[in-house]
Amino acid sequence: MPNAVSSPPKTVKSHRATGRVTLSDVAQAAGVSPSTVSRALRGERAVDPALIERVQAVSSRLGYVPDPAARALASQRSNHVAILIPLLSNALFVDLLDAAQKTLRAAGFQTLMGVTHYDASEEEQLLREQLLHRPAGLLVTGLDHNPVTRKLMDSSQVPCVHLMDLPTSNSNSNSTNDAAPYCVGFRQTEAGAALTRHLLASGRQRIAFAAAQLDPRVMQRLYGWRSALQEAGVYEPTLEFLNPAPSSLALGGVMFEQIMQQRPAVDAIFFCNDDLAQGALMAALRLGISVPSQVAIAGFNDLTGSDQMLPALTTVRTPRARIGEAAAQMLLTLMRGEAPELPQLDLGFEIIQRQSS
Amino acid sequence: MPNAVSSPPKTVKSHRATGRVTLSDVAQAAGVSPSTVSRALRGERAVDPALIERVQAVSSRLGYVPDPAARALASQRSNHVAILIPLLSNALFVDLLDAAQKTLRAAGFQTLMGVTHYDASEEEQLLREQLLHRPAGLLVTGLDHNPVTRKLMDSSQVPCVHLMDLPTSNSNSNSTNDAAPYCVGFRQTEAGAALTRHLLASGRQRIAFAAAQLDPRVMQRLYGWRSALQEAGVYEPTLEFLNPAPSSLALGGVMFEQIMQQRPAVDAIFFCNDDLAQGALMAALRLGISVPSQVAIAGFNDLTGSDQMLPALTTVRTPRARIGEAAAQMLLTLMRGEAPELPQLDLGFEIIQRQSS
DNA sequence: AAACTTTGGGATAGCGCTATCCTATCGGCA
DNA sequence: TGCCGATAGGATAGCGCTATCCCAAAGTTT
Repeated sequence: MPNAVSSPPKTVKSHRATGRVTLSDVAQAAGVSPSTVSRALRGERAVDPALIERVQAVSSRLGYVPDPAARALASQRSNHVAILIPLLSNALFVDLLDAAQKTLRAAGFQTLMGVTHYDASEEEQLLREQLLHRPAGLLVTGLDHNPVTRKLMDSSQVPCVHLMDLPTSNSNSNSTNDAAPYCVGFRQTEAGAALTRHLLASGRQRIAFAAAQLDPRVMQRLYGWRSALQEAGVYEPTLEFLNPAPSSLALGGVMFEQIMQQRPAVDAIFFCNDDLAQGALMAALRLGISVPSQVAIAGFNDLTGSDQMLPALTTVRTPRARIGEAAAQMLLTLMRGEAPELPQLDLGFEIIQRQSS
Repeated sequence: MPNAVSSPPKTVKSHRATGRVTLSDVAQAAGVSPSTVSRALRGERAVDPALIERVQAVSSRLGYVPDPAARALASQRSNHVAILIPLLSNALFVDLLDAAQKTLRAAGFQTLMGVTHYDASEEEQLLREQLLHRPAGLLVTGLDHNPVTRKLMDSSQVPCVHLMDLPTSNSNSNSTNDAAPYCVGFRQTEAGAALTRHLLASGRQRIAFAAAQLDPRVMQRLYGWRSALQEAGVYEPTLEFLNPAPSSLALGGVMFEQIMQQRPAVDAIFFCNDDLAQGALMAALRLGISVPSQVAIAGFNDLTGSDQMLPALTTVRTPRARIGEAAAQMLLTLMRGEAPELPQLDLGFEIIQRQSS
């Protein structure tokens, strides 16, 4: 029977060895081909509405659930979205992650989180690993990445949205920037300037800027502070206190004490982050330095607890949850192959004046 | 040499259409079969050491990286580990996640996070979704799950480690508990009792217990508080203040104010969580209630900032990062098919006495 | 009416691996 | 010598799906 080989028996098994209900099971039960089931279930191409309904009915009757691995292998695309954030120890990024994750999950995507620790090469490494999984989309923090990372993102063809930051509008639009990146955030520089102007408006003149964890966004706030002071003609370079160490309440206390010792005439301090500012407020209480009468204190981000401080902390409320959600939405749009309304989404910020200024 | 028909031409392509370097490419370049490459690279079965070395050399020369999707499909097992935590808004769980994630990544596993919001049915739903991905392992918070969830975990055959909690040793070991679950944590009840005893030892008699977000672990701390007070003969049921709302600094302030109003004779308050306690300390400052002379305040977990409060907060330091790491390690052991040294790992806790008591 | 496009469905070849079965070789032992 | 188990490698059938090609039928155009 040599020629019998050409017609394989194709035994009809109701279930595979693995016990999983497969697409073919559904196809067979519905009396259509696997292709049709696949198309009906994914809404691909044109399928007769009645057929779609039948397939869906059979599918849910059998309890069919598509296998993500098989799908990823066949389509070269997973249902994962990778999100790269610098730290998990900063509530800012956790809020971002939480919001993005929630939005993506609702749309059927799995979120794979990567923590870069503000390390460009770690970011590159994480990106490499993630790209192996052929993610359907990419969410990355900030616009500053090393060239290799940028090249990886570009050449991977994976839709990508940047978080928290917007390209500087006054950028020297040189030809190196191939395309404007998709991003959702707000203008850090403007926020820094706005808070500084607020302090100026309340009569402060000698306003220090205290920062830790000098990431690009912190530096932009610094530039905003500078320009606002320059506008007002009271810029004083020696009032910049920059510390590369990670941000923390304790460090805020230490920096506050140092500043007050070195520059007792300072009448306001703009901390680049609420945790530093909260630490400063506690230190002020300990040291008996009265806030705001002797020195005003302001923070950034409006983290939890800032409204509970004594005095309550003046700060900039940043829409991080909304950023996470909007970025996820934009990514979903891109992953559908559509173009978002705006490639750059500015969600703004809000000055929250409380008792510390 | 059978009929020529039965031997398909098998065109030799150096690279597939996708451009990816595959295992077969490596096999061909190394002059061995795909099976051998697969085995050599995974350390499966016995392979000649010289061959392993050659395969590895070729593999890295070609820049081969295994495709996780193909691997998952063929082996019915992904390199994902799912971790279920209640919230991302509690630093406790974020620390857990961070540590676990770091450990798992170092071992080549991807962490898939799921946020249950303390909702049993959401947990069940998340678990369902995660199991579709055939995770290699499972990390879940707590030991309390609804029956369906527990059944899903059992029947999935996926190795699972529970976080933060240990089975009560005094449990009525009835036959319903098929097997002792793997878990890494500490004795919440004992920690609650220990902190209470610490307050008693410092001369307090009327010690209130204030809690929010009444999850099982919070309730265990309550039981610990109760038993310590009963031991001392000063248990007073009306000093339990339980609020199901989510925990926050603001709520801590509100609860503190209420307690001091309703029960002015209270001389210590044990808050189930540091954020509540921190809020209470701030409220005390606002209200001019002196801590600890009028009332001692203690928290739980030793979250960031607790040492910066005024007065610094007495609390229980819980080894959450170590729990995350140890749990991940235990899971890695289980995933290798080995048995962990101990199925239950008690990492203990530490009373941190500061100025608030 | 003939030559087309469109529409809705089926057949099937992979996607890149692992698991299973098979084969060849080599000692050890009766 | 011959048998047997152990060892180390090869061959190959899937895993469950999607993408691609193909085809019949119906609608459009000249």
